Amino acid sequence: MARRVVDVLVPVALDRTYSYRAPDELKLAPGDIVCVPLGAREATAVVWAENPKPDRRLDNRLKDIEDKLALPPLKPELRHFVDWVANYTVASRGMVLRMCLRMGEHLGSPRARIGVRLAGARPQRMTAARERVLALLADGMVRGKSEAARETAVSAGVIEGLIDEGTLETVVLPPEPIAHQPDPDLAPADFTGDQSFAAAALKATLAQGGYSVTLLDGVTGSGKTEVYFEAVADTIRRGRQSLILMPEIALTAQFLDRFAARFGERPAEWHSELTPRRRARAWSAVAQGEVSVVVGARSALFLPYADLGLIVVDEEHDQAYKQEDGVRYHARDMAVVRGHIAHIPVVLASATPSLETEVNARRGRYRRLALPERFGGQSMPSVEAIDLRRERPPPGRFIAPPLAGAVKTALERGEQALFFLNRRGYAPLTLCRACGFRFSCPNCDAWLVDHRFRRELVCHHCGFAVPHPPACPQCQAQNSFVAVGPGVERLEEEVRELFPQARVLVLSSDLVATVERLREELDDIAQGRFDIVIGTQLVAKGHHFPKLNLVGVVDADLGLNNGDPRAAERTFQLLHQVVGRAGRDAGIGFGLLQTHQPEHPVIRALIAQDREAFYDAEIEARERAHYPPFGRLASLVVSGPDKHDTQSYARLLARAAPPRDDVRVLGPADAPRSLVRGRHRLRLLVKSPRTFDLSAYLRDWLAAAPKAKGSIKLGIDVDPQSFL
DNA sequence: AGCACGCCGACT
DNA sequence: GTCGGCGTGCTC
Repeated sequence: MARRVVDVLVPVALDRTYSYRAPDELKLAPGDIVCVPLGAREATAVVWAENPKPDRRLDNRLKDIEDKLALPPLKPELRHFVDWVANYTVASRGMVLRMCLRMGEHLGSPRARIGVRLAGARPQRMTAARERVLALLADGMVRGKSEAARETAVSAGVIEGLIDEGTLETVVLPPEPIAHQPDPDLAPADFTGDQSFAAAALKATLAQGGYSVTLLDGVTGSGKTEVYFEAVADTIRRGRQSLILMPEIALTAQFLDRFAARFGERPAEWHSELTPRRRARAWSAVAQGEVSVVVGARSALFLPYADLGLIVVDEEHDQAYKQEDGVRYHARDMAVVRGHIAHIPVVLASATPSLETEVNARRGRYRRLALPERFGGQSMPSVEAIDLRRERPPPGRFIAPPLAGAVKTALERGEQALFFLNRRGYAPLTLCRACGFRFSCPNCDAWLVDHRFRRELVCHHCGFAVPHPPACPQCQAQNSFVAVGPGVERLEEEVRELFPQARVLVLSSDLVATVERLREELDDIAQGRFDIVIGTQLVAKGHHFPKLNLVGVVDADLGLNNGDPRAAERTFQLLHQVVGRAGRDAGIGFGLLQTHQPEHPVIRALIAQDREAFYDAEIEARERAHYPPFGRLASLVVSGPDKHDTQSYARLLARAAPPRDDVRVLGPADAPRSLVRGRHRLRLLVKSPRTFDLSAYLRDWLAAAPKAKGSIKLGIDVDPQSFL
């Protein structure tokens, strides 16, 4: 009789499953996690389907499944999710499965934990340290070795000494659970009107069950976290698991403390910095249902939850949700997909929702729960623009007199000031000094970037290029063009000249050595050890600086003109956040935006504190340009060490695109970072209607197109978020 | 993604 | 004469 054959998905860059013989004694079923031989090595893989009529030609190549791991099988929900994500992102299913199996190689070998308890007579020689240990253990209970040492403030040596004397004996303890059961009723928050309404609405959604998406739309400090904690509490009461996704877990120690204050225990954490052992334990605790709340970075979305009942995406607009290498997925969007497949509610929380989410809320696809008020009655900072066309900084300088004056006043009052400039490199931009005109692309909704070497103005979006014209096309002024673009380090020189007495700190991600060091520096600022901070977007994220009342945005236009269709949205979110750093504690917060276009919808909305006006304008602009969410985009980046070969392949690829009336293929053009680690990069951009199956189109295209040869690589990004 | 098999430079 | 550089191609 022929052996039974099953199809197995292996966690390598393969889209198809491989067939293996299934020994009867393993009693295999789809979802089972198995160990299979793969080439010269062994792989942990997953049975994907029964294969009743295996390909005859494979008969003599079929290998046996070696073993079944003692772990719960991947549920149909998760397998369906893997297939869906792979199909959507045009990645191989094997690589998506790999994200689910990121458990390290330490499964099933928990390190023994040693405990101690009182066993024999008091030691001959008594010391104060020994006395404390004996007092702690006088009740005869077992305590972990290191806990006993920590609680009595003695060194491990003291405990060892007492064991040697026979006073204490050692016991093998079961491993510490990855997280203790949180108590949903420990410390419910005291809610005001809007909050209690929102919390009740969320609970009702949970009680109703099934898939839904709710936008928790609240200004910073409005208590969004406490509100969704109530949904988490309800999910715990139902005995189901909750996932809270966060953009950057490494910086959220204070979030874990807040969770512990509400639920009595810290949640399980999942992020890239877990040690292999902790990772393996967390993975299997999640799979066994031993953990009821996971707080994690985007990869936590691919964990094998035993019974997932709720997904919360905090700061849903944050760019960090987009994975930019390997399988390129957006964790917020995929969270909604997983919620849909698992029939569970999804909560998106933000003070400045992404445009996609805002449109979905406006159209009623997502339910909106609004929290419009700050909790402690503190008001949002007032914001004014400095029109750089009138108030010019000195030649070659970037700080206009009104901003310098405001900083001077703040310093005299003993307050801190922040210069915000979101630029590390030199990214030139060409404008007419006389009229403010800026060059824009005729094919794209994007500015042209000055390329001095090529002596051209180039669109980073579609490849369009023109030589420098002799005069301004708008006002005909001659020699009026100026390339602008300070970096934070250049700004520092200017600040030190203007304020020689001030203690200045520059914060920029390329200057930060470690997360630890960054925390120290942020703490130094909070403690008032600096007068002036110059920072990139690093300083925008939820840090609390009590003495900071003035925020000066050096170039509020910067993010608006980088050729990215999401530029306006990003800038609005970023500037809203960074200005929100001012006046959090006491005093009156004040934001000054240096701009060449004070009439721009983003700037106007920030000044008027009119978020709706911004969304109205941006939604209209996106709709007109058929940009997301009113059209779809995909980016194909071709990279290689040789510029010529890379270009040839990119052109070949572009020519192979299946022609369609409703799909436009732009490029190849130099990618915005056209040389990265010795590799030249060219980009193709695909635009399609909103309802078009872009993933299928890309698959067909790539199947028929010549394959990338040698060291030339092709990266595919469906729904690209960043063009940089 | 691994890992082996492949063909050209400095060594026991 | 061998060891080893990492380019290309396969893994049921």
